[in-house]
Amino acid sequence: MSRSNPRVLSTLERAGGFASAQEIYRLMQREGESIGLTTVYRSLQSLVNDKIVDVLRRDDGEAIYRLCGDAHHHHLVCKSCGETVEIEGGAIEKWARVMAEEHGFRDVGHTAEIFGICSKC
Amino acid sequence: MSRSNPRVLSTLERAGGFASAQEIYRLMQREGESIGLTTVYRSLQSLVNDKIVDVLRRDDGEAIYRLCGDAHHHHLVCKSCGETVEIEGGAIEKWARVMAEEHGFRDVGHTAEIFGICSKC
DNA sequence: GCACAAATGAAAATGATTTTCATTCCCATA
DNA sequence: TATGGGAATGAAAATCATTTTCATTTGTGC
Repeated sequence: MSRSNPRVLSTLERAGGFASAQEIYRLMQREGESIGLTTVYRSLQSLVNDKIVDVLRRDDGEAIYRLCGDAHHHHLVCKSCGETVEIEGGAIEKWARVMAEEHGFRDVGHTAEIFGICSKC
Repeated sequence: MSRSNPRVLSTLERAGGFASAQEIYRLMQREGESIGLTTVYRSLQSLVNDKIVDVLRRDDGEAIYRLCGDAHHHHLVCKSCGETVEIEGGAIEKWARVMAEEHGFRDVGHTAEIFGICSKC
């Protein structure tokens, strides 16, 4: 297992905290940083494991990485412009817990996202 | 532009109204239907254009197609053995609707899955 | 039968992501 | 200061879903 290359995180921050692996790679190249695409992917994966960044998916399936606050939250994403709002998921937490218990599951986690068209689009 | 091959739609229905292009293709092959992967993709695209099916994304980015108006449900998945239980998500539906409204989003959909360890594992 | 448009599918192209593997770097210890 | 091993790196190849290309087949109206 490898640790994250700090330049990757700093580039993601500079990119507005929202970019794909390929974009981060291209950005670093353009800025004259010497790094391999492999290292970018590895660093991002490691940041995801450490819960320092979030992964979402563009409509075309490309993964986008984003810095996130440490509190557990969910996302409301605009399918058109990509605007993202972090939202509370209290109801979800309870739902997940109840459903898991009802079916005898333990060590449960969950994912939940809402997507639609924001008011500006 | 091409029209949808009816066997693709019927296979998607038989698959529980929820499958990826590759899965539909493999399913048709296994059932002895003669069809090309290209036609499967083209048919699904056409069904999406006609709003007969929905596209979502798996966590790994693979596109999954779902019959619109199909009874909507969620999954409880065992991380260890893969067993999957279909569950009701009434609470989620309401949560999604409320959150979307609160932030001025429209045409909203959502994804939600719970994963954990089942009682057998 | 004939021409022409639509449908089909094999194979190649594309693009993101992952894997492989040899090399380089770091660092603790002899 | 050597040296040995583990971690980090990146080029190149492999993988996998999806799209494109293009030649062939099929269907339909005339």
